[in-house]
Amino acid sequence: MLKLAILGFLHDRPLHGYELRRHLAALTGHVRPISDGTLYPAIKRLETDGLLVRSTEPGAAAAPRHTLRLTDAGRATLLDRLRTPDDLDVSDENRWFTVLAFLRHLDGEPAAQAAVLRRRLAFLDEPASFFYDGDRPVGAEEATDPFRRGILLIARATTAAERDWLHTTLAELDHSA
Amino acid sequence: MLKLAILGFLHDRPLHGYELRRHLAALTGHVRPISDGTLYPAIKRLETDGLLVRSTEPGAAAAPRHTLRLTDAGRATLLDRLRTPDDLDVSDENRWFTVLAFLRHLDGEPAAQAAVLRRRLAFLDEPASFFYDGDRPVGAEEATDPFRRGILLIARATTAAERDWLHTTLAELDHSA
DNA sequence: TGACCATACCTCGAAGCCGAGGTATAGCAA
DNA sequence: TTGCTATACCTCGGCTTCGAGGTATGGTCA
Repeated sequence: MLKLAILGFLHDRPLHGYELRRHLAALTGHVRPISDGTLYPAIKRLETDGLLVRSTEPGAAAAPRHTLRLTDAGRATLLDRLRTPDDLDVSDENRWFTVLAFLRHLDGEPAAQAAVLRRRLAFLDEPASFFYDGDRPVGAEEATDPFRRGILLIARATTAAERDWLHTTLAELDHSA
Repeated sequence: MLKLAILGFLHDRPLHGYELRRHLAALTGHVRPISDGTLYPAIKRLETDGLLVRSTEPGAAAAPRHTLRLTDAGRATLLDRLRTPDDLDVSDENRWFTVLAFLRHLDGEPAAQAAVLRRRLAFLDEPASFFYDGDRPVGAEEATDPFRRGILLIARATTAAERDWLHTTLAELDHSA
Protein backbone atom coordinates (compact mmCIF):
# COMPACT_ATOMS: atom_id res chain seq x y z
CA MET A 1 0.00 0.00 0.00
CA LEU A 2 2.87 2.31 0.84
CA LYS A 3 4.65 1.21 -2.31
CA LEU A 4 1.57 1.95 -4.38
CA ALA A 5 1.17 5.38 -2.81
CA ILE A 6 4.81 6.33 -3.38
CA LEU A 7 4.71 5.27 -7.01
CA GLY A 8 1.39 7.02 -7.44
CA PHE A 9 2.62 10.35 -6.12
CA LEU A 10 5.85 10.20 -8.08
CA HIS A 11 3.93 9.55 -11.28
CA ASP A 12 2.66 13.12 -11.16
CA ARG A 13 6.05 14.68 -10.68
CA PRO A 14 9.42 14.06 -9.02
CA LEU A 15 9.44 14.72 -5.30
CA HIS A 16 11.99 14.51 -2.56
CA GLY A 17 11.43 12.37 0.51
CA TYR A 18 10.20 15.13 2.72
CA GLU A 19 7.56 16.26 0.24
CA LEU A 20 6.50 12.67 -0.23
CA ARG A 21 6.11 12.40 3.50
CA ARG A 22 3.72 15.36 3.53
CA HIS A 23 1.70 14.01 0.62
CA LEU A 24 1.37 10.67 2.36
CA ALA A 25 0.38 12.37 5.57
CA ALA A 26 -2.42 14.20 3.75
CA LEU A 27 -3.68 11.05 2.05
CA THR A 28 -3.68 8.56 4.87
CA GLY A 29 -2.05 10.38 7.77
CA HIS A 30 -5.17 11.17 9.76
CA VAL A 31 -6.13 7.51 9.65
CA ARG A 32 -2.77 5.80 9.76
CA PRO A 33 0.39 7.91 10.00
CA ILE A 34 3.56 6.80 8.24
CA SER A 35 6.77 7.01 10.22
CA ASP A 36 10.22 7.82 8.86
CA GLY A 37 11.36 4.36 9.77
CA THR A 38 8.79 3.01 7.34
CA LEU A 39 9.12 5.54 4.55
CA TYR A 40 12.86 5.70 4.00
CA PRO A 41 13.49 1.96 3.86
CA ALA A 42 10.54 1.71 1.47
CA ILE A 43 12.14 4.31 -0.79
CA LYS A 44 15.40 2.40 -0.67
CA ARG A 45 13.64 -0.83 -1.62
CA LEU A 46 12.03 0.83 -4.61
CA GLU A 47 15.41 2.20 -5.63
CA THR A 48 17.19 -1.16 -5.45
CA ASP A 49 14.31 -2.66 -7.42
CA GLY A 50 14.98 -0.08 -10.11
CA LEU A 51 11.56 1.55 -9.87
CA LEU A 52 12.91 4.98 -9.02
CA VAL A 53 16.18 6.89 -9.17
CA ARG A 54 17.39 9.63 -6.87
CA SER A 55 19.45 12.69 -7.67
CA THR A 56 20.99 14.70 -4.87
CA GLU A 57 20.49 18.44 -4.96
CA PRO A 58 21.56 21.16 -2.53
CA GLY A 59 18.78 21.61 -0.02
CA ALA A 60 16.63 24.70 -0.38
CA ALA A 61 16.24 25.40 3.29
CA ALA A 62 18.40 22.77 4.93
CA ALA A 63 20.23 19.51 4.28
CA PRO A 64 20.68 18.26 0.70
CA ARG A 65 17.61 16.74 -0.86
CA HIS A 66 17.26 13.52 -2.73
CA THR A 67 14.85 14.14 -5.54
CA LEU A 68 13.05 10.94 -6.45
CA ARG A 69 12.05 10.23 -10.01
CA LEU A 70 10.10 7.29 -11.38
CA THR A 71 11.85 5.10 -13.95
CA ASP A 72 10.04 3.50 -16.87
CA ALA A 73 9.98 0.27 -14.89
CA GLY A 74 8.46 2.15 -11.98
CA ARG A 75 5.79 3.65 -14.17
CA ALA A 76 5.02 0.24 -15.67
CA THR A 77 4.82 -1.36 -12.22
CA LEU A 78 2.42 1.31 -11.03
CA LEU A 79 0.08 0.97 -13.99
CA ASP A 80 0.19 -2.79 -13.72
CA ARG A 81 -0.68 -2.70 -10.06
CA LEU A 82 -3.57 -0.33 -10.82
CA ARG A 83 -4.85 -2.56 -13.60
CA THR A 84 -4.71 -5.73 -11.52
CA PRO A 85 -4.88 -4.87 -7.83
CA ASP A 86 -4.80 -7.90 -5.58
CA ASP A 87 -7.81 -8.98 -3.54
CA LEU A 88 -6.73 -7.15 -0.42
CA ASP A 89 -6.44 -3.91 -2.37
CA VAL A 90 -10.07 -4.34 -3.33
CA SER A 91 -11.54 -5.49 -0.02
CA ASP A 92 -9.67 -3.39 2.54
CA GLU A 93 -11.00 0.15 2.53
CA ASN A 94 -7.64 1.76 3.30
CA ARG A 95 -5.98 0.00 0.43
CA TRP A 96 -8.94 0.50 -1.85
CA PHE A 97 -8.88 4.24 -1.27
CA THR A 98 -5.21 4.24 -2.19
CA VAL A 99 -6.03 2.49 -5.46
CA LEU A 100 -8.79 5.02 -6.13
CA ALA A 101 -6.49 7.93 -5.36
CA PHE A 102 -4.27 6.99 -8.27
CA LEU A 103 -6.64 5.22 -10.65
CA ARG A 104 -6.74 8.30 -12.85
CA HIS A 105 -3.20 7.40 -13.94
CA LEU A 106 -4.87 4.82 -16.18
CA ASP A 107 -6.43 7.71 -18.05
CA GLY A 108 -6.10 6.32 -21.53
CA GLU A 109 -7.84 3.11 -20.50
CA PRO A 110 -11.43 3.68 -19.37
CA ALA A 111 -12.19 -0.02 -19.84
CA ALA A 112 -9.40 -0.97 -17.44
CA GLN A 113 -10.62 1.60 -14.91
CA ALA A 114 -14.15 0.24 -15.22
CA ALA A 115 -12.91 -3.31 -14.72
CA VAL A 116 -11.29 -2.31 -11.43
CA LEU A 117 -14.46 -0.59 -10.23
CA ARG A 118 -16.46 -3.66 -11.19
CA ARG A 119 -14.26 -5.80 -8.99
CA ARG A 120 -15.10 -3.57 -6.05
CA LEU A 121 -18.77 -3.77 -6.94
CA ALA A 122 -18.56 -7.56 -6.99
CA PHE A 123 -16.94 -7.50 -3.58
CA LEU A 124 -19.68 -5.26 -2.19
CA ASP A 125 -22.35 -7.53 -3.65
CA GLU A 126 -21.01 -10.59 -1.89
CA PRO A 127 -23.32 -11.41 0.99
CA ALA A 128 -21.12 -10.70 3.99
CA SER A 129 -21.90 -9.63 7.49
CA PHE A 130 -19.79 -9.02 10.54
CA PHE A 131 -21.80 -11.24 12.85
CA TYR A 132 -23.51 -14.53 12.48
CA ASP A 133 -26.06 -16.47 14.47
CA GLY A 134 -24.85 -19.89 13.45
CA ASP A 135 -24.73 -19.54 9.68
CA ARG A 136 -27.35 -16.82 9.39
CA PRO A 137 -26.05 -13.24 9.12
CA VAL A 138 -27.36 -10.86 11.77
CA GLY A 139 -28.90 -7.66 10.40
CA ALA A 140 -28.70 -4.24 12.03
CA GLU A 141 -32.32 -4.40 13.16
CA GLU A 142 -31.92 -7.54 15.24
CA ALA A 143 -28.60 -6.65 16.83
CA THR A 144 -29.28 -6.09 20.49
CA ASP A 145 -25.80 -4.85 21.22
CA PRO A 146 -25.90 -1.12 20.35
CA PHE A 147 -22.22 -1.08 19.35
CA ARG A 148 -22.49 -3.95 16.95
CA ARG A 149 -25.65 -2.34 15.65
CA GLY A 150 -23.52 0.73 14.95
CA ILE A 151 -21.02 -1.27 12.95
CA LEU A 152 -23.79 -2.70 10.80
CA LEU A 153 -25.50 0.67 10.30
CA ILE A 154 -22.28 2.45 9.35
CA ALA A 155 -21.19 -0.32 7.02
CA ARG A 156 -24.60 -0.27 5.37
CA ALA A 157 -24.48 3.50 4.80
CA THR A 158 -20.97 3.27 3.37
CA THR A 159 -21.89 0.45 1.05
CA ALA A 160 -24.98 2.25 -0.21
CA ALA A 161 -23.04 5.43 -0.96
CA GLU A 162 -20.29 3.51 -2.64
CA ARG A 163 -22.66 1.45 -4.80
CA ASP A 164 -24.31 4.66 -5.93
CA TRP A 165 -21.06 6.27 -6.87
CA LEU A 166 -19.77 3.11 -8.56
CA HIS A 167 -22.85 2.84 -10.74
CA THR A 168 -22.80 6.44 -11.92
CA THR A 169 -19.06 6.39 -12.52
CA LEU A 170 -19.26 3.10 -14.40
CA ALA A 171 -21.97 4.54 -16.62
CA GLU A 172 -19.72 7.47 -17.47
CA LEU A 173 -16.74 5.23 -18.16
CA ASP A 174 -18.74 2.86 -20.32
CA HIS A 175 -20.03 5.82 -22.25
CA SER A 176 -16.56 7.16 -22.94
CA ALA A 177 -15.14 3.74 -23.85
CA MET B 1 -6.01 -5.70 16.60
CA LEU B 2 -5.80 -9.46 16.40
CA LYS B 3 -4.94 -9.59 20.08
CA LEU B 4 -7.97 -7.48 20.91
CA ALA B 5 -10.25 -9.66 18.80
CA ILE B 6 -8.99 -12.89 20.37
CA LEU B 7 -9.44 -11.59 23.89
CA GLY B 8 -12.84 -10.21 22.95
CA PHE B 9 -14.16 -13.49 21.61
CA LEU B 10 -12.78 -15.51 24.50
CA HIS B 11 -14.46 -13.19 26.98
CA ASP B 12 -17.82 -14.60 25.90
CA ARG B 13 -16.82 -18.21 26.29
CA PRO B 14 -13.84 -20.55 25.92
CA LEU B 15 -13.10 -21.55 22.35
CA HIS B 16 -10.54 -23.70 20.65
CA GLY B 17 -8.31 -22.35 17.93
CA TYR B 18 -10.35 -23.56 15.04
CA GLU B 19 -13.55 -21.98 16.34
CA LEU B 20 -11.67 -18.78 16.99
CA ARG B 21 -10.51 -18.86 13.42
CA ARG B 22 -14.07 -19.03 12.18
CA HIS B 23 -15.21 -16.22 14.46
CA LEU B 24 -12.37 -14.04 13.23
CA ALA B 25 -13.19 -14.90 9.63
CA ALA B 26 -16.78 -13.76 10.18
CA LEU B 27 -15.74 -10.51 11.86
CA THR B 28 -12.98 -9.30 9.58
CA GLY B 29 -12.45 -12.12 7.12
CA HIS B 30 -14.23 -10.65 4.13
CA VAL B 31 -12.12 -7.51 4.47
CA ARG B 32 -8.83 -8.89 5.71
CA PRO B 33 -8.46 -12.64 6.22
CA ILE B 34 -6.31 -13.98 9.04
CA SER B 35 -3.93 -16.79 8.20
CA ASP B 36 -2.94 -19.68 10.47
CA GLY B 37 0.58 -18.39 10.51
CA THR B 38 -0.73 -15.25 12.14
CA LEU B 39 -3.32 -16.74 14.46
CA TYR B 40 -1.42 -19.53 16.16
CA PRO B 41 1.68 -17.53 17.06
CA ALA B 42 -0.66 -14.84 18.39
CA ILE B 43 -2.37 -17.39 20.62
CA LYS B 44 1.01 -18.58 21.84
CA ARG B 45 2.06 -15.02 22.68
CA LEU B 46 -1.10 -14.48 24.69
CA GLU B 47 -0.43 -17.74 26.49
CA THR B 48 3.16 -16.90 27.42
CA ASP B 49 1.94 -13.49 28.57
CA GLY B 50 -0.45 -15.27 30.93
CA LEU B 51 -3.59 -13.84 29.33
CA LEU B 52 -5.06 -17.21 28.44
CA VAL B 53 -4.61 -20.87 29.33
CA ARG B 54 -5.17 -23.89 27.15
CA SER B 55 -6.49 -27.33 28.06
CA THR B 56 -6.14 -30.18 25.63
CA GLU B 57 -9.23 -32.24 24.96
CA PRO B 58 -9.81 -35.16 22.60
CA GLY B 59 -10.99 -33.75 19.29
CA ALA B 60 -14.67 -34.18 18.44
CA ALA B 61 -14.19 -34.93 14.78
CA ALA B 62 -10.44 -34.96 14.36
CA ALA B 63 -7.18 -34.08 16.06
CA PRO B 64 -7.17 -33.08 19.74
CA ARG B 65 -8.36 -29.58 20.46
CA HIS B 66 -6.79 -26.94 22.61
CA THR B 67 -9.57 -25.15 24.38
CA LEU B 68 -8.56 -21.59 25.17
CA ARG B 69 -9.76 -19.87 28.29
CA LEU B 70 -9.20 -16.28 29.40
CA THR B 71 -7.37 -15.76 32.69
CA ASP B 72 -8.19 -12.94 35.09
CA ALA B 73 -5.20 -11.08 33.71
CA GLY B 74 -6.53 -11.60 30.21
CA ARG B 75 -9.92 -10.28 31.16
CA ALA B 76 -8.33 -7.26 32.84
CA THR B 77 -6.14 -6.58 29.81
CA LEU B 78 -9.14 -6.72 27.51
CA LEU B 79 -11.22 -4.32 29.58
CA ASP B 80 -8.28 -1.98 29.92
CA ARG B 81 -7.68 -1.94 26.21
CA LEU B 82 -11.37 -1.22 25.63
CA ARG B 83 -11.36 1.60 28.16
CA THR B 84 -8.26 3.24 26.73
CA PRO B 85 -7.81 2.27 23.09
CA ASP B 86 -4.79 3.85 21.47
CA ASP B 87 -5.09 6.48 18.76
CA LEU B 88 -4.81 4.02 15.91
CA ASP B 89 -7.67 1.99 17.35
CA VAL B 90 -9.79 5.11 17.13
CA SER B 91 -8.73 6.45 13.74
CA ASP B 92 -8.36 3.31 11.63
CA GLU B 93 -11.76 2.00 10.66
CA ASN B 94 -10.75 -1.67 10.80
CA ARG B 95 -9.42 -1.31 14.28
CA TRP B 96 -12.26 0.90 15.40
CA PHE B 97 -14.80 -1.68 14.30
CA THR B 98 -12.95 -4.27 16.34
CA VAL B 99 -13.18 -2.04 19.40
CA LEU B 100 -16.90 -1.54 18.76
CA ALA B 101 -17.45 -5.25 18.32
CA PHE B 102 -16.40 -5.85 21.91
CA LEU B 103 -17.24 -2.59 23.64
CA ARG B 104 -20.29 -4.21 25.20
CA HIS B 105 -17.88 -6.08 27.48
CA LEU B 106 -17.68 -2.81 29.43
CA ASP B 107 -21.34 -3.27 30.23
CA GLY B 108 -21.23 -2.09 33.80
CA GLU B 109 -19.56 1.15 32.77
CA PRO B 110 -21.71 3.27 30.47
CA ALA B 111 -19.58 6.32 31.23
CA ALA B 112 -16.45 4.52 30.03
CA GLN B 113 -18.25 3.37 26.89
CA ALA B 114 -19.42 6.92 26.25
CA ALA B 115 -15.90 8.24 26.70
CA VAL B 116 -14.63 5.90 24.01
CA LEU B 117 -17.39 6.94 21.60
CA ARG B 118 -16.59 10.57 22.32
CA ARG B 119 -12.99 10.01 21.30
CA ARG B 120 -14.18 8.74 17.95
CA LEU B 121 -16.49 11.73 17.63
CA ALA B 122 -13.56 14.06 18.32
CA PHE B 123 -11.56 12.30 15.65
CA LEU B 124 -14.38 12.67 13.12
CA ASP B 125 -14.73 16.35 13.98
CA GLU B 126 -11.11 17.08 13.22
CA PRO B 127 -10.94 18.89 9.92
CA ALA B 128 -9.20 16.36 7.69
CA SER B 129 -9.33 15.72 4.01
CA PHE B 130 -7.56 13.30 1.73
CA PHE B 131 -6.36 15.88 -0.74
CA TYR B 132 -5.03 19.38 -0.46
CA ASP B 133 -4.47 22.20 -2.86
CA GLY B 134 -1.53 23.72 -1.02
CA ASP B 135 -2.95 23.97 2.51
CA ARG B 136 -6.58 24.19 1.53
CA PRO B 137 -8.56 20.92 1.67
CA VAL B 138 -10.26 19.95 -1.59
CA GLY B 139 -14.00 19.20 -1.29
CA ALA B 140 -15.88 16.56 -3.27
CA GLU B 141 -17.54 19.19 -5.44
CA GLU B 142 -14.30 20.62 -6.79
CA ALA B 143 -12.50 17.35 -7.34
CA THR B 144 -12.13 16.93 -11.09
CA ASP B 145 -10.77 13.42 -10.83
CA PRO B 146 -13.87 11.18 -10.60
CA PHE B 147 -12.05 8.59 -8.49
CA ARG B 148 -10.85 11.04 -5.89
CA ARG B 149 -14.33 12.51 -5.94
CA GLY B 150 -15.58 9.03 -5.05
CA ILE B 151 -13.28 8.79 -2.08
CA LEU B 152 -14.54 12.11 -0.76
CA LEU B 153 -18.20 11.25 -1.35
CA ILE B 154 -17.93 7.85 0.32
CA ALA B 155 -15.99 9.20 3.26
CA ARG B 156 -18.55 11.94 3.69
CA ALA B 157 -21.46 9.47 3.71
CA THR B 158 -19.68 7.24 6.22
CA THR B 159 -18.86 10.11 8.51
CA ALA B 160 -22.43 11.42 8.42
CA ALA B 161 -23.90 8.01 9.26
CA GLU B 162 -21.39 7.47 12.02
CA ARG B 163 -21.95 10.89 13.58
CA ASP B 164 -25.68 10.21 13.63
CA TRP B 165 -25.26 6.87 15.30
CA LEU B 166 -22.71 8.23 17.78
CA HIS B 167 -25.02 11.03 18.87
CA THR B 168 -28.04 8.82 19.44
CA THR B 169 -26.01 6.16 21.20
CA LEU B 170 -24.29 8.72 23.39
CA ALA B 171 -27.65 10.14 24.37
CA GLU B 172 -28.79 6.68 25.46
CA LEU B 173 -25.60 6.02 27.39
CA ASP B 174 -25.71 9.39 29.14
CA HIS B 175 -29.30 8.72 30.07
CA SER B 176 -28.47 5.36 31.64
CA ALA B 177 -25.39 6.67 33.47
C1' DT C 1 27.03 34.33 19.89
C1' DG C 2 24.06 30.90 21.28
C1' DA C 3 19.54 28.63 21.51
C1' DC C 4 16.20 26.75 19.03
C1' DC C 5 13.40 25.16 15.33
C1' DA C 6 12.19 23.32 10.74
C1' DT C 7 14.07 20.91 7.15
C1' DA C 8 16.05 16.58 5.50
C1' DC C 9 17.70 12.06 5.82
C1' DC C 10 19.11 7.67 7.96
C1' DT C 11 19.83 3.25 11.11
C1' DC C 12 18.72 -0.24 14.22
C1' DG C 13 16.38 -3.77 16.95
C1' DA C 14 12.00 -5.57 18.22
C1' DA C 15 7.89 -7.14 16.78
C1' DG C 16 4.15 -8.64 13.86
C1' DC C 17 2.24 -10.63 9.62
C1' DC C 18 2.18 -13.66 5.74
C1' DG C 19 2.41 -17.67 2.74
C1' DA C 20 4.07 -22.00 2.10
C1' DG C 21 4.63 -25.93 3.97
C1' DG C 22 4.08 -29.79 7.37
C1' DT C 23 1.69 -33.20 10.74
C1' DA C 24 -2.28 -35.75 12.42
C1' DT C 25 -7.08 -37.70 12.88
C1' DA C 26 -11.58 -39.17 11.35
C1' DG C 27 -15.15 -40.03 8.02
C1' DC C 28 -16.88 -40.97 3.52
C1' DA C 29 -16.90 -42.41 -1.13
C1' DA C 30 -14.96 -44.70 -5.34
C1' DT D 1 -7.56 -49.49 0.17
C1' DT D 2 -6.84 -45.53 -1.72
C1' DG D 3 -7.90 -40.96 -1.89
C1' DC D 4 -10.41 -36.89 -0.61
C1' DT D 5 -12.17 -33.61 2.55
C1' DA D 6 -12.77 -31.41 6.95
C1' DT D 7 -10.96 -30.83 11.30
C1' DA D 8 -7.10 -29.23 14.10
C1' DC D 9 -2.64 -27.52 15.02
C1' DC D 10 2.13 -25.95 14.20
C1' DT D 11 6.85 -24.01 12.17
C1' DC D 12 9.74 -21.40 9.37
C1' DG D 13 11.91 -17.73 6.54
C1' DG D 14 11.09 -13.47 4.52
C1' DC D 15 9.26 -9.19 4.63
C1' DT D 16 7.24 -4.99 6.46
C1' DT D 17 6.34 -1.89 10.08
C1' DC D 18 7.25 0.72 14.09
C1' DG D 19 9.45 3.61 17.50
C1' DA D 20 13.38 5.44 19.27
C1' DG D 21 17.22 7.35 18.30
C1' DG D 22 20.87 9.78 15.52
C1' DT D 23 23.12 13.26 12.05
C1' DA D 24 23.38 17.51 9.67
C1' DT D 25 22.05 22.16 7.59
C1' DG D 26 20.25 26.67 7.53
C1' DG D 27 17.25 30.23 9.35
C1' DT D 28 15.30 33.21 13.11
C1' DC D 29 15.44 35.62 17.24
C1' DA D 30 17.21 37.19 21.60
